[in-house]
Amino acid sequence: MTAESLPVPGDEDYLAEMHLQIGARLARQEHRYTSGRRQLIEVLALANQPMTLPDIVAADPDLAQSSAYRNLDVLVRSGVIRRLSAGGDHTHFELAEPLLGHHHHQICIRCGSIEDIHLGSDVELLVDQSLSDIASQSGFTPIHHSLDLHGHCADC
Amino acid sequence: MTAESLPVPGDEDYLAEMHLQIGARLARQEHRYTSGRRQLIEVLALANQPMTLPDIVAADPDLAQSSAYRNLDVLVRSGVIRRLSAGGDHTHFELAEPLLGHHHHQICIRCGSIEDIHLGSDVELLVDQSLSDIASQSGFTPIHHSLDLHGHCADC
DNA sequence: TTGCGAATGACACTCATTCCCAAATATGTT
DNA sequence: AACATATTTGGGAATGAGTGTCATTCGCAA
Repeated sequence: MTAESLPVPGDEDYLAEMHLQIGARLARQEHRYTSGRRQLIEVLALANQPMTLPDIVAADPDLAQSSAYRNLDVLVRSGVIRRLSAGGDHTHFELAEPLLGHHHHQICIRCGSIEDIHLGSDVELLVDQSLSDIASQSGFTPIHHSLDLHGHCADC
Repeated sequence: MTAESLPVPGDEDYLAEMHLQIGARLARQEHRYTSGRRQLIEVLALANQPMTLPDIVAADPDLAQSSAYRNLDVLVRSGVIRRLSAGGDHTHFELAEPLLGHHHHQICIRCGSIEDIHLGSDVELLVDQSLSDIASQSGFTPIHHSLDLHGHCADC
């Protein structure tokens, strides 16, 4: 990998690098980075939006539903994947922030689709500070925040 | 009601006033403000945090589960109640923002409890503007946003 | 008070997700 | 290379939150 190449999702080097990171992380927790798990990661890395289980299985029909659910759970607990509850019938999954960077979501109330959005760092900083202040007042220990914009997407 | 009295949740005048508003709103949609619906509203108004269906039925055992779910749904569709997907086993419900004011949520990852939090209006304004800008770039029509702070509550 | 559409509640049902377990596969050891 | 051991797999059964059904009851308007 060239020293200065930007890691672009979908790029082969990026995927290879990511697989290494994830494999190492799983190994640390006595989990194996099996082909099924690798396939899950690739599907999520290639789509660049959160996916439901039906989405995932449709994208790679080799994946068995029960194994996919089980592995998604393993990967979530290992901090590799993030689980989103957007309110539709199905839970959405996406790569975790260490892999994808901090971002938020734009959710279409009508069709349920979710898009990633990025706030300016000034806004992000202010929000973070503000939340920390509020949390400390009630003895709450903040871990992360999520900001969802609900509305209608261009297609709906 | 005294002209300058602050509407405090739990206050009797506040409840009476709220019931009037809600009754009117339901009537406009050809729905009746029955005692079951009124009981739901009172339970939610008295607790000052979002509740799950088991919470609600525990707080008022006269409520039948199927009717409670059905009425919660009617009230959500009438804009009186808001449905929250926090990720636990059960959906949470709370009075809608026109009644409760704009606010956000502090969610304990361990016990699943949810508390309301309020951001400063400066932060709120900046976030709102920022989200509008982002939405317009993709032809998205924003309706509302929600900001969740995830972490561990003081008890956990 | 009567008539009629809306609401009720007990229970059946759906379906997303989890559980189960025998077979398959990976890893470490002689 | 074959073995021992632990993890993973996948098909189908089980779970359970939430929704649908329907005969009965209620609320409202004339």
